[in-house]
Amino acid sequence: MPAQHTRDGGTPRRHQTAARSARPTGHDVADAAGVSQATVSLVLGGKWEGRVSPRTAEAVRAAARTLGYRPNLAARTLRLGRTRTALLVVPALTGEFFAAVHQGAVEVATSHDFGIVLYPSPEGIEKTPDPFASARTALDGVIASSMAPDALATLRGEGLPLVMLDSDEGDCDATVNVDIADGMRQVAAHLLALGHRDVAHLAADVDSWTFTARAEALAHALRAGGGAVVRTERAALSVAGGLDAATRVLAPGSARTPTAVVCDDDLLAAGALKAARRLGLRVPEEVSVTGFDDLTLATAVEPELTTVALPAQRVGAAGMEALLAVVEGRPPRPVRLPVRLLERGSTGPRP
Amino acid sequence: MPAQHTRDGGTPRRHQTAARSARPTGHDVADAAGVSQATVSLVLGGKWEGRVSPRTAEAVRAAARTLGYRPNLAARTLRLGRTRTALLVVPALTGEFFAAVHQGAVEVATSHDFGIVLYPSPEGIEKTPDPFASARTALDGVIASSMAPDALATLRGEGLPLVMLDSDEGDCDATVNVDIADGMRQVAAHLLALGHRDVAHLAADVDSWTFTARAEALAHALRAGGGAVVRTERAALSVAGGLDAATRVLAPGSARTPTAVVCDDDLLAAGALKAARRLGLRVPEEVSVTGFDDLTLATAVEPELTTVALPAQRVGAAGMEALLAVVEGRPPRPVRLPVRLLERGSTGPRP
DNA sequence: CCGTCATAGTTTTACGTATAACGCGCTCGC
DNA sequence: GCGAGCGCGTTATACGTAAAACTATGACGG
Repeated sequence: MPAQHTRDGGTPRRHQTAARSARPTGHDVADAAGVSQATVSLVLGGKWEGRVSPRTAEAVRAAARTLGYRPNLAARTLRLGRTRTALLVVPALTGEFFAAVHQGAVEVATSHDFGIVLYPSPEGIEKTPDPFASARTALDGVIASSMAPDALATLRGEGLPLVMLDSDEGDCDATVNVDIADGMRQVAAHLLALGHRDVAHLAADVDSWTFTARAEALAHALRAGGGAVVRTERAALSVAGGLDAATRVLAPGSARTPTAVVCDDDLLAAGALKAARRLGLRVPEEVSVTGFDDLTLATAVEPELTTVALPAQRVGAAGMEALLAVVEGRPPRPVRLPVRLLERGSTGPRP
Repeated sequence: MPAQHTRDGGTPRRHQTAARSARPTGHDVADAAGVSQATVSLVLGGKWEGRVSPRTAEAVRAAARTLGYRPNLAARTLRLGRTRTALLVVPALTGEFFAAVHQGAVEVATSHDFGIVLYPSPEGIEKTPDPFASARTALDGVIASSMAPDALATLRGEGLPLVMLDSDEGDCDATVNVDIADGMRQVAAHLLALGHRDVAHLAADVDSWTFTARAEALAHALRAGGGAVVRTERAALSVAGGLDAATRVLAPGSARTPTAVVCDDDLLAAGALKAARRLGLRVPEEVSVTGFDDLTLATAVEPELTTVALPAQRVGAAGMEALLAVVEGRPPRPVRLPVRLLERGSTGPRP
């Protein structure tokens, strides 16, 4: 006999004085229920039917309950190699948009016995290029809205399923898109209907596919309706950035002054509102302003922003569903979610 | 010989056809470097000095590098029983405050080889009373800003180090507080200096210690300076909630109309601004409004909010430092961080 | 020439779980 | 009456890592 186990039926098994109140293991439950650890695993794993009698199964469950047993995740992971855990990569924790995305993903995940851990990356994804270290556990898949090239390469090298949210990245297993283009089309149609022809675009100074798409869709839709983007101004993605850029756009002396300012984001639109007020322009009587994303801020400012609401929660849910499909070997189909224009007080007829 | 290992020096060790591109283990590195797995662990663990020759150590490191070896976290956790991972419990993901708290905590954590995983709980902490399941890994400690009683009991039962942020919870190992009372004192002093005496308080309708503390501190400070809270109105913690409550407070016909409205949060203050405008009251000429927390929103509205800025990032950093102290057995000392009043456009002299 | 000690490793074990492989006592069909 | 099958378990093993215990080789002092 090469090595007798310390654990031989009933005798205390910890070397220490038990002062640390160590968590009970499957062996403890087995001892308490008078069965073997294997049986405990079978019962608690739910695959005991036909292998363990109902009476014994109930005894095991009772023992587990009274001991407050919870399986050791590390051991389970080591054994299975899978964790039923997905990483959700979000560009920053600040945004309300991703808070809703997260919530949607969590709801789908929990209903499929999956877990979600967040990887919020301050200042883009550049700073911490190792999502794995951040996750603190093995992963079964990744859902990401944007990702630095090297981080993406690491992921692909690991062979992890990857779902991209609102991105044009081709090298992934599934995509979930929001119909940004249609949102801008709705904005354009709304402004054209109000008589506007000359529109300025406050473009977020962020190198991301979604903003490129916004610019293109806006220009296209306006032209198709007889209008035009007469000026594009890049702005830092903040209220102050919007204020600066809008001030440049709306300042008198410009050759062809726009009657409407379309912003890539509500933050910029809030800044535009401030700029208009400082320049003595009334909104929406003298100039119309539109936002994007429908943040809390959109109804906090006066007038309230006409903006485009994105189905953030559904984005998260669809992302998680797609990941589940990939993990389970089903073919995920690409998703494109609709958006909705909310007409509020910041837009009106052309002066 | 009871059981010969599958792994006997050089022979392929996977049962599968290696198509899965499994991650290399410490044994693979050992084979590549011509040493044993124990040596690999020693070298990569950094405690090889005096036990392994520099030449061998370098060979091991080189092999690990070329194979792209990264230790299996689950195995390490199982072995060590510790994870160098802390759970940060935040009430919701939406708030900018906790985004900054998180960032501060992460910075301190990473510099001490610790990790942080988030536990964002939608709708208070009630919904998912099991932080452990959410963490998806074993934990070495918890930092929490608020916590449902049963979740807290679970935590304590586990014997996990617990640091509370901005709470009066006594049953924890360390606390980090923000000097909310001083913030309200500064607000009161500011308003008193502007001549205000009759002040309304828009109280957040949230059952949390921090808001109770705000109310008490405000009343106290005002009374000490010859003023008074002539009216307290509870409001849902949102712009709409602030709008409702402020409308009730500012509507004409009240016996003793306040000349200033102090709000528990910038969201409420933004609502108060809207209420004033709808009632035809100019801010700050006819009524002053103050906020709390200095959200992005505070400078997006017009006029910009006079508000109290909290050192969110330092809260997170201090929380993580306290947790490290507890984990390492050092006595953590309680922290109380200062706040700062930002005087902006929403407050002015009493009419 | 032998015991001691340092160097440079290796062998072995344990962590807690899931599961494949293996009993063992009964009951049946024939 | 006896092998086959079934119901109900148990035993043994592997996952990858860290670290305690051990081994082998040489140097050196007395």
